[in-house]
Amino acid sequence: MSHTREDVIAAAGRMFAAKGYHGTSMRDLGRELGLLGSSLYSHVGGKQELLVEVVARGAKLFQAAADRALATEGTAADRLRALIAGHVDVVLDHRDEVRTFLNEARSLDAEARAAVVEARDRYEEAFRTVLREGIEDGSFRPEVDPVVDGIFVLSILNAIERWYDVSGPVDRSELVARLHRFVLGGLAGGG
Amino acid sequence: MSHTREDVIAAAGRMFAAKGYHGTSMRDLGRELGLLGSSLYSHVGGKQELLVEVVARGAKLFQAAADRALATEGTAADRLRALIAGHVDVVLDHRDEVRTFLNEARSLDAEARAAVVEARDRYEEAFRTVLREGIEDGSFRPEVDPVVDGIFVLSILNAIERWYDVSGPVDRSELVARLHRFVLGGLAGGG
DNA sequence: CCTACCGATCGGTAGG
DNA sequence: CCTACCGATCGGTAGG
Repeated sequence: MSHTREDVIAAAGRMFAAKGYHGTSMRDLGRELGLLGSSLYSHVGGKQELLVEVVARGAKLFQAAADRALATEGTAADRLRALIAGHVDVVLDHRDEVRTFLNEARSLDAEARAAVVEARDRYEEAFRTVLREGIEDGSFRPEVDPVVDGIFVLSILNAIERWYDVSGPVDRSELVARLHRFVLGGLAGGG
Repeated sequence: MSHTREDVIAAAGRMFAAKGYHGTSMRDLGRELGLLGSSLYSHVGGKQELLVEVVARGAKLFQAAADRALATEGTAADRLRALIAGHVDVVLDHRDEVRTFLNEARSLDAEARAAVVEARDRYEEAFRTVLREGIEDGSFRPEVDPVVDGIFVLSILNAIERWYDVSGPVDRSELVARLHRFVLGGLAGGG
């Protein structure tokens, strides 16, 4: 049974997501694949390279989802719903990369961490854009702050990986519906 | 300059919050206090004990805040506001313990981790209680789910430590006001 | 992909 | 609180 670089990166995603970067050793990673830690170095340059690769995949998935959502026709609320649904899809379909992207960026060296900060900012900007549109056309409250309220929305979305249980009582469409209703109320509601 | 057990725990809180449990060595911790790693063992039993202590303090602070908030007279919305304001106070006034409580529980051994899970559940229960009250008296939408929407509220609150800048443009009272408006809209709003 | 290993660092202890 | 250590484990390399 021969392994590829892809196998190693996938295993790294699984283990970094489950036990964290510092909590995962190259020997752990090797064991997961049925070989020795030292054997991994014929497939990858090192542990840090694995983290960079997994995190980059998470970042790319979110950015692609945001680009698609922003291209949605209709109102600001429609695009907001598309952003929410896209985020949920990324989280549920690529949980390991998402967890690593969200929780292990701290372990990246300076350069790679800067790239993550930039990726997050671009992603947040998609939400701020939609919030501004909604404030302008009157569908959201005028006191909404695109920065602060944008963070509120993303806080809810980014937390999903921490609690959502795929085999629990809330299915994907109900999750999206509840998210959308709560967020829309938060932005438009007559609190 | 002689150190106390309290000094060591405080330093551990600072370093666990900044670099994580696995990212902090006993030698790092000693250096922070101007002594050797091995010297810490005359003040504390070990590294894990330090984590347990810091996390327990975080848990206690949140629980005390919730108890106070639930004792607030008035409507469910009033108690919700008290919960939010109490949470913000805990996060801003005890950031190290909060960060460690929220982010490093994974590094606790099984027994201590179970205690954290229980503490979190009790804290979440305070929010669920207020949500149920608000649904019953009609101030919140009938479709609100105390569990799921409670998680949404706590997701926003728990994320504050990650982005809020004490010397930034949003002061404490504005933060609480924006949180309350967003959350109340999410629960009551005519989305 | 394994064998055999490297220097560095880890949490922790004995003894003062 | 330091000196002087311990065994274990870490990421990584040389050579096959």
